[in-house]
Amino acid sequence: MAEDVKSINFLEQLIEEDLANGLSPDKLRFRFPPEPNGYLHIGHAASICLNFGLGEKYNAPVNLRFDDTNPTKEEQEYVDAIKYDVEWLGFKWDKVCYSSDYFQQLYDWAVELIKKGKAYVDGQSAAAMAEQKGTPTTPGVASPHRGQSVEENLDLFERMKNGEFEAGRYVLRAKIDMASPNMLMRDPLLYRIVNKAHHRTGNDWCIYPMYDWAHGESDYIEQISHSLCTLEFKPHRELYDWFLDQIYEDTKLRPKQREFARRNLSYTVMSKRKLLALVQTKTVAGWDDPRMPTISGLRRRGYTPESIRKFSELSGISKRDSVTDVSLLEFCIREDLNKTATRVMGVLDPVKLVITNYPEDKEEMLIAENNPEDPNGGTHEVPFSRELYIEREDFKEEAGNKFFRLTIGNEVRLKSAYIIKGESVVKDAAGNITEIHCTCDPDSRSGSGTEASMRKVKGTLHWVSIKHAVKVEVREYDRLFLDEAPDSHGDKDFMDFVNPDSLKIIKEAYVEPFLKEAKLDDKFQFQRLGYFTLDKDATSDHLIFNKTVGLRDTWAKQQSKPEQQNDHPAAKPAQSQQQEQRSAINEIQKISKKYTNLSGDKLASARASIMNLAEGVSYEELQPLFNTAAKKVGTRIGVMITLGVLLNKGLVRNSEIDAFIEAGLNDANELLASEAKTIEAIK
RNA sequence: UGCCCGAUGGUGUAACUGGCAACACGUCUGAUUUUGGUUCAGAAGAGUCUAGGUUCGAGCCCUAGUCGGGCAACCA
Repeated sequence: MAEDVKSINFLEQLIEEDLANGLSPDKLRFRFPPEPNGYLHIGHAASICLNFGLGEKYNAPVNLRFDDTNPTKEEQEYVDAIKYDVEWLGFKWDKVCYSSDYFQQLYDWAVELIKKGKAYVDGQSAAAMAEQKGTPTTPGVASPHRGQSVEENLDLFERMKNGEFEAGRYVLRAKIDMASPNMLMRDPLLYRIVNKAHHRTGNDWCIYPMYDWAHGESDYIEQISHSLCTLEFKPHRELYDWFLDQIYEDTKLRPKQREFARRNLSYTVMSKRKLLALVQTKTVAGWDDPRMPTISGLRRRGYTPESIRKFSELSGISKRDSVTDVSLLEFCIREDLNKTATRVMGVLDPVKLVITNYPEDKEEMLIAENNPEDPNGGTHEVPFSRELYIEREDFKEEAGNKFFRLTIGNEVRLKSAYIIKGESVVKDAAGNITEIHCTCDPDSRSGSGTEASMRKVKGTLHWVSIKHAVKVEVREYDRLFLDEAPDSHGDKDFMDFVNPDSLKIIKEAYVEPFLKEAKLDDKFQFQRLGYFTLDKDATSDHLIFNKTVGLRDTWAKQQSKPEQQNDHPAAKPAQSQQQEQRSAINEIQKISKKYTNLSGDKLASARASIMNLAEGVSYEELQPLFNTAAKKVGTRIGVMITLGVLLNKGLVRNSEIDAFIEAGLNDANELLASEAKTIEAIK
């Protein structure tokens, strides 16, 4: 059996290296460090799955640590929600920790820093300090308080702690380097005064540590071996290490900060600030609105923990900014639900179907499979009668032979029931179809084993018996934004791209009575439509179903094709002359590269394309390519062909051109030599 | 104008210490199917941002450039 060569990401490689260099496996420890100031989203899920996944892989403990150093933004409510989400995803933490647990230790260390002359209290305004900080391109200047005596610093810092000053009056700063190219090293703040009760420490403190001071030291206290964060913290690493240097004792493990790219999802936004804006502007109903990319939103929408973990696994970890297509997320949830969801029938856009040869008072219970993917999934009963609802779009009075559904004179199967044949329609005064009349083949009942029941028909429809149907509300969701990356447009606000039709509420949908028993976390497949789950707003006499995701629909895709084609010509406005030229030379380079790999027709057509594109190329663009390395024959051939076109158009030869042709003539490659020869002939 | 990252099919990730680019999603065929789903078989699509260089050989190494992102909160 071939080994499963599962590649490991760069962080796992680092861990493997550390292990190989003598790090004891039992020293491995990770942490997931959310700030309790908002709800977790699918981007956090990447970090959760990474850290807890590493914990599982290396059998190492993982702490859930709340980075709660800013009482103005953080609340207990968020702590609870975050814990719930992490558990729901299926992960087990070793300890729940809080940065606030370390406030005393952090304070003590800060005092030591002051004593060592590595920190000072600054009483300037925030604006003045920002001014002194300089800019990324100009060095900063020292604060007038930088040289303050240790005694004075100690005194002021203690009084800060004792609450003698109003908020913002003083800060404690590390004394590092005001000229560092890294702005974060220009005497960063360690503490500020905040007169606000903390959700855990109450009014014990009125000074609070900043992120950089708290985070690395918390890692050290907890003996986290690998502290993984997102890319924007890369510049913080230098400071992280500087702070660690001040307190590190070599009997202990020294944590390492490493960075990975945050995960973006197409057609949505992922920052807490932007998600909050959606909530506050009532664009969505709340943090757990099923259109939100929050864990709670996805849960309410019907996503499973397995699907989200799978998504994280498939997305991978890397160091480059990227936008993962939602189609991957959708694939993950379909894959999971296909295996597990109970099959039922529901009609969202009903039209009445009357089976004229079925007795008016007859009712029968038919057997429906719960899940064809699961042989042990069992069955349930579905009531059948003379009058049914079917989907309006499943009927056309007449249609081409690519329409597999019900038409007049054609047969289709009613899922788990009989084969029927369309006979006639009843319309209202406006010409709308109000009833479809059909006849059924009484011998064709599903599972009856008769010859008629085995007959192949082109289509199968879902349906629900009117007399037994349960009226329910169904909510269908579309992407929240019309743009793939709504927050990537510098000139436009992401809110400009909100999809006005992201929520469709169907007040009168009908489902089979089996669904009366549905419970909150149950997952269903409404056959031929998609996956649905009960919304938390549902009550026993008013069921509400959320559509998690539709089934793949190749029929809908085919239907929309002609439209797309019509859209195309108008979609691309004429490019500017310059752009065309630039892309022409680029295009030539691209084609040329693989030129020597081609032969026969392909070669001829590549040559023709180059000649065509050459019309849009200027000598100024072409000339630099004369220097193309001799071994890059393809490119040189392309350049030669292009040159030929230009010469034919009247370009005057010069010494550069002569030299290029000369070199081509003498080249070992026959294609190049022959192109050069052709051109040589042009006067 | 400084510093730090990054650049591989439409998208996301691979390619062990250099050995002519793989997997998944998506797309397109065909078969099977009592879900136009699932499953199965197959196809198209990148020669790795550009230009030099090192090497028998470069997506991996070196140099220069281009493009994209981050950095000047008493936020994390």
